[in-house]
Amino acid sequence: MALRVFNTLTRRKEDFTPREPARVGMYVCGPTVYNYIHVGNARTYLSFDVIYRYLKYGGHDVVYVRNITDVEDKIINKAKEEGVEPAEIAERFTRAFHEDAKGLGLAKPTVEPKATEHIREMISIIKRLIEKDLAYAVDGDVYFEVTKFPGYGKLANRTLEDMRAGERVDVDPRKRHPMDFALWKSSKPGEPHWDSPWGTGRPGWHIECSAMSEKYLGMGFDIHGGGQDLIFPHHENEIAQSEGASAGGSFVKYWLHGGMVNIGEEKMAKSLGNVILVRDLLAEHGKDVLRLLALSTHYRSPIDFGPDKIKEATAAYDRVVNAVRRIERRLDSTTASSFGENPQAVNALSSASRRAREEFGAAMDDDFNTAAALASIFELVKEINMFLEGHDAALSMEARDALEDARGVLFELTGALGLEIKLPEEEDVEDLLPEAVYTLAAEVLKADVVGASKRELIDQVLALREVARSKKDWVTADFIRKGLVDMGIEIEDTPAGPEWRIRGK
RNA sequence: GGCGACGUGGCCGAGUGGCUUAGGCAACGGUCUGCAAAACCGUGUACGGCGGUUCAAUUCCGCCCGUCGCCUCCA
Repeated sequence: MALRVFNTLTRRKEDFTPREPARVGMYVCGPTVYNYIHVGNARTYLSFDVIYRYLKYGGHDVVYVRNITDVEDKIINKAKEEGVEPAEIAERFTRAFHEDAKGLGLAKPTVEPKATEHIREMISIIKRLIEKDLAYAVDGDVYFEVTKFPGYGKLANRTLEDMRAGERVDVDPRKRHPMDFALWKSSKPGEPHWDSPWGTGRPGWHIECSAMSEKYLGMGFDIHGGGQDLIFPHHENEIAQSEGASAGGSFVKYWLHGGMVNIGEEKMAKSLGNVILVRDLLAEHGKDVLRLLALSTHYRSPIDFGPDKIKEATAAYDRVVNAVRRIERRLDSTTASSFGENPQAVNALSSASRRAREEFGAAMDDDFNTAAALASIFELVKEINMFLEGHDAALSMEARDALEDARGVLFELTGALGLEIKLPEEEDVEDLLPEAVYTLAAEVLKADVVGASKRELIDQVLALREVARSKKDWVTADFIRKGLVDMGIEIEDTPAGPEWRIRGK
């Protein structure tokens, strides 16, 4: 089955046929760096991260451009508030964005261009627009004249008459039409500025994406993405600029837009004071839980964000992790045997792996239906658990193969979504473990624990608990377990000894 | 006023003209277990309302009600 995507421009699902099959060009509007990114931003970047990964999973070579807008009114305003240079704001929040992007596990784009490094390209487009009489200069400002561009409104699906410009904002009387938008703005003292044919100034908001996408992907590329709130005016204006300045043909083949995040049931907005920052979330929850949460709703649907959702996603993530742990445990602890096997169960597991991969692909091919794709993963998890449940005997070679194969598919599919399945044995859990481990260890071990590794302390504490359990000293055993559980570390007693893991991380 | 999305079982959330009608979370009963945890088994007469098309509609069409978003900066 071939990939189909919902194109905002046509308002339909279309077969995805890149202009050059060997090279898919994808541009996503990145952050304006004036603040830390919030969950809404994160959702959009996560959605396109998954789209990018899935295109690559499908064998496409993708040139992924995600820009940094580092010159803009909001940055200037923030700089004024703090009494610092705009460049300092831009640098600080570019760095913060990179930290958060890494925290979320976002794949690095192929190119991450900055607006300020492409002023020349922007000026060149503006010049072309003036030459073609699609733009006009007034007192050092340059405006795009929307009535001269016949297709204006085609993306947002509305006509100039539909839009009541000026109803909510005063219209600049120098504009020829209320909807005309700035390509270039003359700069006030203290603002970032560059020389241009129209005097010292700075670029308008939309022009940087036209300039940078053209530079790195050429005129006419495959996918342009962003949040739904960018459809108008930002993307509409990009179309006007890019198509207006070029010889003809369309700017972008597929326009993809991600849904908004609501907090509870209302819009997240600074004016409502309900903005949730990514870094605050990442301090509390693992990235994979947040990714799973985002993935459990289709990327175009709105998502209500809240604590219940995080709890659910945590439980769901743990379910996948547990399945992998059980496989590892079984594979490690049993020697192979060539008999005692239920061949039907082995076949069932093998076909479950195959089916999971097929259903995953079918779901993702249908406009990146991640919720359905997750279902295919959970169905495989269920099959794995059923298999393990019914097989206490030593594993035959066939059974081992089927289990290893199932594990491989699980990793393959979660990996295609950018989910990492982390077991406690892995290196970075040390950082994820709470400091409270020291307190508990000191109390239980009655020893100096300063400088010890938290992982080792947990093992020591659990060893002590095993001693208690062997003496049927349930009070001590349960005290230790409760102490760990209270700090988010789950304990599981298995025939092979106790195991622990951090919930949701 | 214009454009658009959506209303699915306790909650979240896919999906479909009838057939075997996702998945997750929660709940209840059971198995296992020192207890837990994990896991498995079992339990839910879901598709906002009213009309229409159809042999058959939750799924198509119309209207209504409700929720939300965009039309101004916003991912």
